[in-house]
Amino acid sequence: ENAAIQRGVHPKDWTFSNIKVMKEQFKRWGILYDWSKEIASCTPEYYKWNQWLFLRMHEKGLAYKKKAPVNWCPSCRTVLANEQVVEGACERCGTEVVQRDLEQWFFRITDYADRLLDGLDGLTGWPEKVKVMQRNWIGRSEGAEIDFPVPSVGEKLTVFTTRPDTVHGATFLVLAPEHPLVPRLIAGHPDREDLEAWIEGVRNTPRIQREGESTPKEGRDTGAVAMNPATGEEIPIWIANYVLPDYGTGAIMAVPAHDSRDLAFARQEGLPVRLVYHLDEDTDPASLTEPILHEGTIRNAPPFDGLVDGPETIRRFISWLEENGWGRGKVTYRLRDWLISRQRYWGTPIPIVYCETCGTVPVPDAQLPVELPYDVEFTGREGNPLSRSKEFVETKCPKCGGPARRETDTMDTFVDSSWYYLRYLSPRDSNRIFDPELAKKWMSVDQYIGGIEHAILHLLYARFICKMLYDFGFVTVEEPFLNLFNQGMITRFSEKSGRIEKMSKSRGNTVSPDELIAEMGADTERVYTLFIGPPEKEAEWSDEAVSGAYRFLQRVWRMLERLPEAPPTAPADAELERERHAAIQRVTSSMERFSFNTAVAALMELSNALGRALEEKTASRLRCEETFDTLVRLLHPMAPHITEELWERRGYTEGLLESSWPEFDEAKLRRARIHLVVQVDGKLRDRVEVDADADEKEIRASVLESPKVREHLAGRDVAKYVLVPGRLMNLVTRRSS
RNA sequence: GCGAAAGUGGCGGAAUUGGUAUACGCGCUAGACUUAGGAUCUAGUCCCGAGAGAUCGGGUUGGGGGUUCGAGUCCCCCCUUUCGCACCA
Repeated sequence: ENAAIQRGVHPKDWTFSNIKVMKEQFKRWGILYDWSKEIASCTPEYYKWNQWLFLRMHEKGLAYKKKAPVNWCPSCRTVLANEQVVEGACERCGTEVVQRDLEQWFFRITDYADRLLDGLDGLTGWPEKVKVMQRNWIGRSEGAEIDFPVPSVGEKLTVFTTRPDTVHGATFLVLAPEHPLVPRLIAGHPDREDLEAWIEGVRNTPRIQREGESTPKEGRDTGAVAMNPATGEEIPIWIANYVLPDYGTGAIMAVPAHDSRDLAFARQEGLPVRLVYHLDEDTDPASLTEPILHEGTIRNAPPFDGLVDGPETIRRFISWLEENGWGRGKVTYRLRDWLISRQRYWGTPIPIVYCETCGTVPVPDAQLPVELPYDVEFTGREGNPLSRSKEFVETKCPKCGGPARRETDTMDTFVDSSWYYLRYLSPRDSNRIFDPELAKKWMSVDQYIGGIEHAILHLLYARFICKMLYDFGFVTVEEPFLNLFNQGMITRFSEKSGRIEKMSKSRGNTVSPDELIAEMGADTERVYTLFIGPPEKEAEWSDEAVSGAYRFLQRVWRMLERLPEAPPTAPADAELERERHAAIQRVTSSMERFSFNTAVAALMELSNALGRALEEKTASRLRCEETFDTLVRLLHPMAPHITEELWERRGYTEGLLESSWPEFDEAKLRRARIHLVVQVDGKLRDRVEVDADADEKEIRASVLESPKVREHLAGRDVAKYVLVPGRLMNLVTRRSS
């Protein structure tokens, strides 16, 4: 939408013209898709089902609206989900994100936190890295909530801790400046205005800066006190910048003796330190410089004296807190609900109507899709263009028929992409979101390929929606993608920055596919891209190296004309035949492992072998032709254009795409006589030629005949013969007695 | 700081299971054909030493140790790089 506004084009026209251009590029590259199954998520035929899904979620309370502090990108002029904020900046445009209090629509992904976490264990076909990233993002942590009564306001302050077993050592509480109880706690503070100004200052500090590692800890005493339920003592309540408002309860109990951050803060502010776990020697809390973590024995905390640090001790504390009504066991997550509202035009309208009498009313299924109006004014000003469209906003309440206005927020585009793979099953079905019978037959997706940038965005959302569809009974599997492959990025030197960077239009370091195709052909680009390196690794584009792929294809092309030069009969036929079978084996297994760079290398070797045979006239014409045909067939997936042409010129009428993949014969890979490497004490000394089926006795005999081996055996006896069949023989020696 | 992955020629990279390290390509060097060549072909190209030479000897997969007849590959320690997370209580 922003790109379209910049160019003075309607987003719809911009999108469809891009689709047209990219389809043409795909076709020029010879990329094969079943275009009859093509879908575009921005068409009403597709987004109708986003709306339908939203309504099912709304019915079950999984889609809801709430007022909350949210991430706002000033450049995109919309709110963003937590997942779309990377290091404090907008994932799309890099602009620093600010916080705003707004009423927004959310998907209740947190209901699925445990299942999203547990499901990862079964995904053996996923890179460990992606699973770790998702685990960290979900951020499950077990502990307890503990209530600290605050007499001055007549309420309890609840904190979350993973270490309820250290509650006796809590010598003060710390609140985030955003904590709702703060205004009442500081109401009677002598320097209230000063304190409020400081709080306001912290709240207005950008998150990225406030949470930076070099940011010093800063805090203020509220003057209010709370009672530690474990000890009955009154402890001060502080406010500090290092306590996060949106994790746990936004309040912590500080246990300086057993937490490094609390200890640092206590030392800085001169707050007391109290030991729960003691080491063998008498530790003076006043001189403690490092917190005692995961060691020691409890003292002075009856009835727990003598217990040692561990999960069992923690469980006993939780039961004790629960029995006394002071707290309860609690699991906390870092994961937040998915904010799906966007204040943009170009998205799926949220199918909700606001009626003066009936309130929030979902649009009935029969009225779907709620279509985007085309005729909308794009001014580039703040506010959704949709909200300025009378035609769209003004409607009738589906319940009472009275005047009502439509919700103008549209859905995050990640909603579209979280289930699109299911739509491929029945892309034209106008009655259902997808065919559950086909889903049962085809799901899960066997192989998914995508960049690492989707590790916790698309892939988490798609897993969530799949689990939800499972609960709705629409799919029979809980995980959408069995195997995940993360391809690496292509990088290239950027004139702009003088560095090697990810290839992208905005960095101005792209290679124009059209120019390259015009100059060296689509097949050159394809072969080079495959040959550049392992596909999971990042790779630097090299204009010089492209010519290697070009030369290779040229050589193959010219070889066709050289075939008639081969003699009718020749002595080394078996050798070329062996090379042919070896190539089939290597290319096939390389392709199966996604090791395309070695598949290309194997083809180059076969081409070199055939070239040598033609040059030296060591193979018969029939053999050379057969080898050439195999080369063409193996090369076909990588270079479809040139190989189809060669295939036709070879006189075949059936297209290569229809012909079967070559098979290799294990027996043809064996040689009658083999070169055996001979080592003496692990050092390579000679190679001897022996019959492939020679027994160890014969091999020993020929090895001992080698003059080089004899030379190295001078003055030594052979203690042991190690034979690796088909590969080598190692003679282990000792000095002659 | 925590977690993960990875370190192999001038460069991109090979080496499914412990068994000839450096395949294949780029680049470079020399030569051929050429008015010319960013075209094509041929030969060479890890390092050190000896030799006119084919060759011969030694060394080498970030560093150090270990297991093994044998280690780029397995184990331990260290170094470096990249990525992810990072005041998550």
